[in-house]
Amino acid sequence: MSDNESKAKLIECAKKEFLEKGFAKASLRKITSDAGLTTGAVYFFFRDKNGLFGAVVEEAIEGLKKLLTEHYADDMEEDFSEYVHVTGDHDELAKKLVDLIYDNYDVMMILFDKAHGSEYENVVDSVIALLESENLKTAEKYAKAFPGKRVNKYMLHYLSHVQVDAFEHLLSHESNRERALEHIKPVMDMFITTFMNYILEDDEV
Amino acid sequence: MSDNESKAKLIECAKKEFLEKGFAKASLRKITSDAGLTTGAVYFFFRDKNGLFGAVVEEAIEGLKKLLTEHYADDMEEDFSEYVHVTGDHDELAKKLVDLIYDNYDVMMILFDKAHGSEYENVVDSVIALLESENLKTAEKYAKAFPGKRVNKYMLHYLSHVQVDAFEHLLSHESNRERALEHIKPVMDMFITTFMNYILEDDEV
Amino acid sequence: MSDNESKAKLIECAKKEFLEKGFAKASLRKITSDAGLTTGAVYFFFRDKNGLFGAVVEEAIEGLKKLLTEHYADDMEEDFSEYVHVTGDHDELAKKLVDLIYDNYDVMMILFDKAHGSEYENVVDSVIALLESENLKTAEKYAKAFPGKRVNKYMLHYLSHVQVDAFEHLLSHESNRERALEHIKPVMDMFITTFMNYILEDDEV
Amino acid sequence: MSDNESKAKLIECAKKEFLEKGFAKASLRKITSDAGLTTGAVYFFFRDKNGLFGAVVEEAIEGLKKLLTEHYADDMEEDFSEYVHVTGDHDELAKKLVDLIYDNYDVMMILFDKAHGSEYENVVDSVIALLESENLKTAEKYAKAFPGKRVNKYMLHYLSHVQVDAFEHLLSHESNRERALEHIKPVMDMFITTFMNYILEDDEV
DNA sequence: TATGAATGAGATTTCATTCAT
DNA sequence: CATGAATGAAATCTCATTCAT
Repeated sequence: MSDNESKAKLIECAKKEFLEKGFAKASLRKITSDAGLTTGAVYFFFRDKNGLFGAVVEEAIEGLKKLLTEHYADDMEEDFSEYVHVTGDHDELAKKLVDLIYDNYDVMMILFDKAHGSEYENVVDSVIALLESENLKTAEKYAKAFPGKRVNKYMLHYLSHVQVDAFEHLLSHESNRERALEHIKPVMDMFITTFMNYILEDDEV
Repeated sequence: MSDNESKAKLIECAKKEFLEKGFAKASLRKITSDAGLTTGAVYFFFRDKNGLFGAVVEEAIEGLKKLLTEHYADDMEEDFSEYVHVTGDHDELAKKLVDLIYDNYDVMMILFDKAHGSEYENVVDSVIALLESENLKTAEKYAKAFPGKRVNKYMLHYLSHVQVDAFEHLLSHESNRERALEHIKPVMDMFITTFMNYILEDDEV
Repeated sequence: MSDNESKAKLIECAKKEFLEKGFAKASLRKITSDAGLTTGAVYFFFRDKNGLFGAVVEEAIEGLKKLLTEHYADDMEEDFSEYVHVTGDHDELAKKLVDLIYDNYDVMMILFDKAHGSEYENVVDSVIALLESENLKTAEKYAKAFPGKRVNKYMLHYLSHVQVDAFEHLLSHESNRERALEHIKPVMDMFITTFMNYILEDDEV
Repeated sequence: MSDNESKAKLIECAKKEFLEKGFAKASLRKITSDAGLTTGAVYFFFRDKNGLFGAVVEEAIEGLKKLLTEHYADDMEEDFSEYVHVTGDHDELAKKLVDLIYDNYDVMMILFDKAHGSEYENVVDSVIALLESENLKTAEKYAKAFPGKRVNKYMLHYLSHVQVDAFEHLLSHESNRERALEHIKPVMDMFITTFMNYILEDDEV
C-alpha cells in the first residue's frame, strides 16, 4: 500500500471513530483495524494517539485561525464609526465561517464536542478568547461615545461565548449548508443588536 | 458504620471524583477508598457506576424539573398579553433558578459538563427540550398578534439553547451567588428582547 | 484462594522470574500465569511492577540495613586503638553478613545484579556509601597516629567497593554457606591488612 | 552517502545510545534517526541489533585480548623468581591497560556495564577467566617454593575478579587518564602483595 | 545503498464488575 | 453491611524485524 493511501485511510477512520466516541474513548484498535492495519502503524505515521488526532484536526484549525486573524487584521484598517458597516462585516464573516465550517463538517464537530482529553481540548476556548479580545476593541471604541458608561466585562465574555456557541449549535442542528446560512444571519444580527444594547454598564463602583 | 453514613460518604466522595474527572474517567477505586470502603460497597448500595452517579445527581434534577414544571403550570393560568408581566416572570424564575443551581453547585457543574458517558448525559438536552416546548407555547400566542408571521423553529430551538447555556456559563464563570444574580438579569432581559424581535419569521415558503 | 496464599505465590514466582530475567525484562504475564492468576492480581496486591519487586526485596534490605547500622552503632562505643579488636569485629560482622545473605540467597542475588530499572537499582550503591562513611571514620582515627599522612579518598571508596564486591562474588560463586564462611574470612583479613597499608597517602598537594 | 560514512555514523550513534540505555533498552529507531538513516539500514550493514553492538565493541575487545595474550606470552619467556621483576611487570601492564581502556572509554564502559542482553554480556567474565588462568600459572610456580602449601582456588578466582573490577571501578570513578594512572598503581601494588600473602593455603583436606 | 511501510508480539497498566464469605 | 480477591477485557504504546522497491 502506498504512503498516502494508508495514512489517509488511517486519518479517515480516525475521524469517524473520534466523531463517534470522542478522543478519550476512541479505540486505536478499532481505527487501525477499520483501516486494515495494526496499531503499530499509528505509531509509524504519527507520534501517538494525540498525533493522530492532530492529523485529523490541524488543517481545519489552521484554516479557522487564518480566516479570523485575516478578517480582524482587515478590520483594523477600516472605519468603525458606522453601525451599518459593522453589520456588513459580520455578515461577510458569517458566510466565510459557515463555508469553512461546513467544508470541515466532521472535524468541526469533533473540535466542538469530542476533543476532551486531547491536546486540542482548549481550541474552542482559544477561539472564544480571540473573539473576546476583538470584541473588546470594538466595545471600547463604542464606549467612548457614551460618557459615564464602561464595558461590562462579564457580558463581553458571555457574548463572545454565545457567538461561538451559535456556530456550534448551527453545526449540530443543521446539516444543510444553505439552510445554515439562512439560520445564522438573524443570529448574527441579533448578536450585534444585543452587543449594542448590553455591552455597556454604568460607570460606578 | 451505619447504612446512611456509608452511603452518604460514598455519594459525597463520588461527587468530588465525578466533578474532577467526569463520569467516564472517574475511578470507583478512588471513590470507595476515599470513603474508607471498597469497590464492592458501590454494588451493595447502588446498581453500578451509573447508579452511583444517579444518587449523586437525581435529587438536583428532580428539583430543577419540579421548579420548571411548577413555574410553567402557574404561567398557564396567567395572562400573557402584557409584555411587562412576562419580564417580571422571568426575573422571578431567574432568581429561583440561580438559587437552585447555586444550592447544588457541584452537582450542576457535573450535569453540565461531566456526565459524558453516563445515563444522564442528555439531561441538559431534556431541560432544553422542556424549555423549548414552553417557549413554543409563548411564541405561538405571540404569533397570533402578528398575521402573516409564524414561529421560526430554528430560532426557537436556538434561543432555548442559549437560555440554558446562559446558566451553564454563569455557573462556570461566577462562583459567587450574588454576583451571579446581577449577571443573569441583563442576560434574561436580553433573552426576552431577542425573543420578541427574532422569534417570528415571514409566513412564506 | 486465601489472601496469603495468592500473595505469597505471586512473590515466590516473581522472585524466580526477577532472578532469571532481571527486573526490566521480567514479564508480569509470566509471573502471574505461573502463580495461576492474571496480571490484574499484581495490581490488586501491589502497587505495580515496582511494588511487586519491593515485596520480594524489602524485608531482606531492611535486615541488611538493620544489621549494619546496629553493628556500627555498637562500634562507636568501643575502643579502636587495638588492631586485633578491629579484626575480631570484622570476623563477627562477616559471619552475621554471610548468615543474612545466605538466608536470603535469591533476593540478594537479585539485588546485586538484577535490580536494574527498578526503584531499588541503587541499593548496592547505598550500602557501599554506608560502608564508606564508616570506613572513613576508622581511617581518620587511624590517620591521627601518622603525622604527615592523610586519607586517600579514592582508595577509601575503592576498598569499600571491594568489600561489598567480596560478598557479591561470594554469593555468585559459592552456594554453600559453610564454604562461603571459610572463603570470606581470609578475604576480610586481606581487606583489613590492605586497609592498613594503603588507606593513607602523603599529605602533600 | 558513502558506505563507510553511513556505517561509521551508525556505529557512532549506536555507541552513544548503548552507553546511555544499555543494549536491551537501546532503541534502533533512536540510533538510526540520530544517524539520519532508517531502521532498515542497520539490517543492511549489520546482521541485527547484536551485529551492530558487535561493530561498536569488537575492535576494542580484540585490542584488549591481544594486549593481554601478548603480555602473557612475553611473560612466559621471562624469569619469575624475583619479586621486584613481577612488580615492574604489573606496572607496565597497568599503564598499557589504562591507555587502552581510556583510548576506548565509551566502549569499555559499555562492555563493563551495558552489555546485558547482548551476545557480549560475558566478555568481562572471559577476561577474568583469561587473567585467572595466567594468575594460576604464576601461583603454581610460586607454590613450588612453599612445600605444604597449595593454591587457594577460590582466592585465585576472587583476586582475578578484583583485578578486573579495579579497572571497572577506575573507569567509572575517574574520567581523567593521568589521575587514573596514579590511582591504579597502588591498587596494582596492593593486588600483588595480597596475591603473595593470600594465594596459598595449607595443603590439607 | 538504503528507504519506508508495516507487522506482530509483546509490554504495563486500568477498570468496572462479580461473588463467596 | 461490606470486604477482599480476582477476573477479563481493554487500553496505549514500544520494538526488533522484514521486505519490496
